[in-house]
Amino acid sequence: MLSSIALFPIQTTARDEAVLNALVDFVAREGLMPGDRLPTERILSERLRVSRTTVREALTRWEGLGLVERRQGSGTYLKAAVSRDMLHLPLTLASGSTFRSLMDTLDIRRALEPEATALCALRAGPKELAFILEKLERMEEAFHARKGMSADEDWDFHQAIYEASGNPLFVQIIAAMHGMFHRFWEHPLGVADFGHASFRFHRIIYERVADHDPDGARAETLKLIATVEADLRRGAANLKLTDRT
Amino acid sequence: MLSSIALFPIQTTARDEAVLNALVDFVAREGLMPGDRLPTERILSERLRVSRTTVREALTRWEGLGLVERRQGSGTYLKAAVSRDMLHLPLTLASGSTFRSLMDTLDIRRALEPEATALCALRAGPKELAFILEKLERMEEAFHARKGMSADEDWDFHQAIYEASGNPLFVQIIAAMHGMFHRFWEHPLGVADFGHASFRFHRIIYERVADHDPDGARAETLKLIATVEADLRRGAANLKLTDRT
DNA sequence: ATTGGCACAATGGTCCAACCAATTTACAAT
DNA sequence: ATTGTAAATTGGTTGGACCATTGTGCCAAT
Repeated sequence: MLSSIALFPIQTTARDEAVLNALVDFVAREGLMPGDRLPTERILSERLRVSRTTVREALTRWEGLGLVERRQGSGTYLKAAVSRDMLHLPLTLASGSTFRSLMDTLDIRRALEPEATALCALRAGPKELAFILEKLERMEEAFHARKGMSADEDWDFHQAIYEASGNPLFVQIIAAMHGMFHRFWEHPLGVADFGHASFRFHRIIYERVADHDPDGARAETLKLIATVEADLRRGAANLKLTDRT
Repeated sequence: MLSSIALFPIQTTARDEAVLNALVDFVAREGLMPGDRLPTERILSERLRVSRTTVREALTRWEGLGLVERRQGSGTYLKAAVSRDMLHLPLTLASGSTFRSLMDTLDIRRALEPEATALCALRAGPKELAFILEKLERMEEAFHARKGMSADEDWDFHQAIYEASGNPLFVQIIAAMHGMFHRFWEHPLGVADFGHASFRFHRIIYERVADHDPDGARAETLKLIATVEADLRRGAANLKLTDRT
C-alpha cells in the first residue's frame, strides 16, 4: 500500500516466515485454489533448502490460521486463498460455558446479523438470491422431515445471506459466534421445541431480502434473534446453568 | 524452582493438542499471568514425556494465536490469558482492494460500536463513568496539545466505553477492527485534518452515556463513524488507492 | 468383467541427538 | 562499583529414523 516507504525489517533469521512467503509465491504462480494440494513437506524441504522441521513449523502456523489443512497419509491442502499481504487478526475469545457467555455472543449477533442482512438486501443479485432460496428450501425440507430445526441447514441459509452481504468479515465473525453458541449448546438443553419459534422468520427474511428491503430485513432478523434469546432463557431456567468461573 | 512443577506424562494421540491442554492446566495451577515465563521446551518435553519437537509444534500454534511469545536465549512468555474453552477466531481480510478492506472494517464497526455504546449507556455505573471521563479529558488534552487526534488516547477512550458495556466480546472484536484499520492506514494518507471532524462527538457521546440515554449514544456513535468514513473517502480520493490484486 | 481384499508406497506425525544463535548469568579484572 | 569476557541457558535448525494413516493398484475369487 505505502509503496513509497522502502524500509524492511532487519532479517537475521526468519526461516519459517521465508518459507511461507515462498509458499505464497508458489501458490500464486501455480494458480492454486482452495482445495488443491500443496507439495509434500519433503519436497518443500528439499526445494527450499530448509529442514523438514522448519517447513513443518511454517505449515503449523498456517494450519493454526485455518489457511491449510493437513491430512496424514494424504497431504496438505489449501483451505483459503492466500496472498503475501493478507491480514490475519487472530482473535482469541476466552469464554466459559456460562449463561452470561452465551448472552454475550447474542449481543454480538444482535448487532451484526441485522446489519449484514440489511446489506445483503441492498447488494444481493439474482444469482445470490437463487442460492439463498435454495438453502431456504433445503432448510424447510429438513425441518418438516425431522420435525425440528436442523442446525446445519439453518446455518447454511444464514451463511448464504451473510456471504451475499459482500463483506467477508460478517461471515467470519458471525460464524465464530454461532460456533461458540452451539459448542455449549449442542443439544436443546431441555428445550424440546428449540428453534421452532424462529422457523417462520427465515422465509420472511428471504422475502425482505428478495424485495431489496433493508429495513424490513433488519427488523425481521432482529425478531429471529429474539426467539433465540427466548429459547436460551428457557433453557437456562430449566437447567439452572451456573457460572463456572 | 522448577523442581516442584506438577506435570504428568500424556498418552492420547493428538499429542500437540494434549500438550496444550496440559499447559493450560499448568498455567491455571501455578496461577501464571501474562508476562510470566513458561517452563523451557526441554523441561516440558521431559515432564510430559513427549519429544521437544512436539512441544515446539504445540507452542508454535500458541505463538501464532498470539497467546505466547518466544525469545531466543531467554524463554517463552505468556502474552494473554489462556483457558481450555477459548475460541480462536482467525479473521482474514482479503487484500484485493485496500479501500474495500477498510470499508469492510467500517461495516463491522458501524454495526458493533453503536450497540456497544448503547449497552454502556445502560450498564455503566459511577465508577465506569468516572474512568471514561478521565480518558475523555486525557484525549481532549492531547488533541489541543498536538493540534490533532491522537490515535492512542482516542482508542483508550473508546475502549473504556466498550469495556463498560460489560461484554468482553465487544472490546476484542472492535479492537481487532481498529487494529486492521490502522494497520492499513498508519498515516493520515493525505488527509491533513484526519479525525478533526470526529473530535466533538467524543464529548457528546460521553454525555449521552452519562445520561443513560442508549438511543442518543447509539445515534451519536453512528455519526462519529460517519466522519471516519468521510475521512477515508477523502483519503482514497486523494491517493487514488488502487487494487493490487 | 466385477468385486473384494491385501500389499505397498506415499505422506503427515513423532522422536532423537546434535549443533547453531541469541540471551542471560557469573565472575574475574580493573 | 564497573566493565568485559567466558560459560550456561534457551529457543531455532538440522538430518535421519521410524510410526500411523491414507491412497493406489494389483491379484485372486466370484
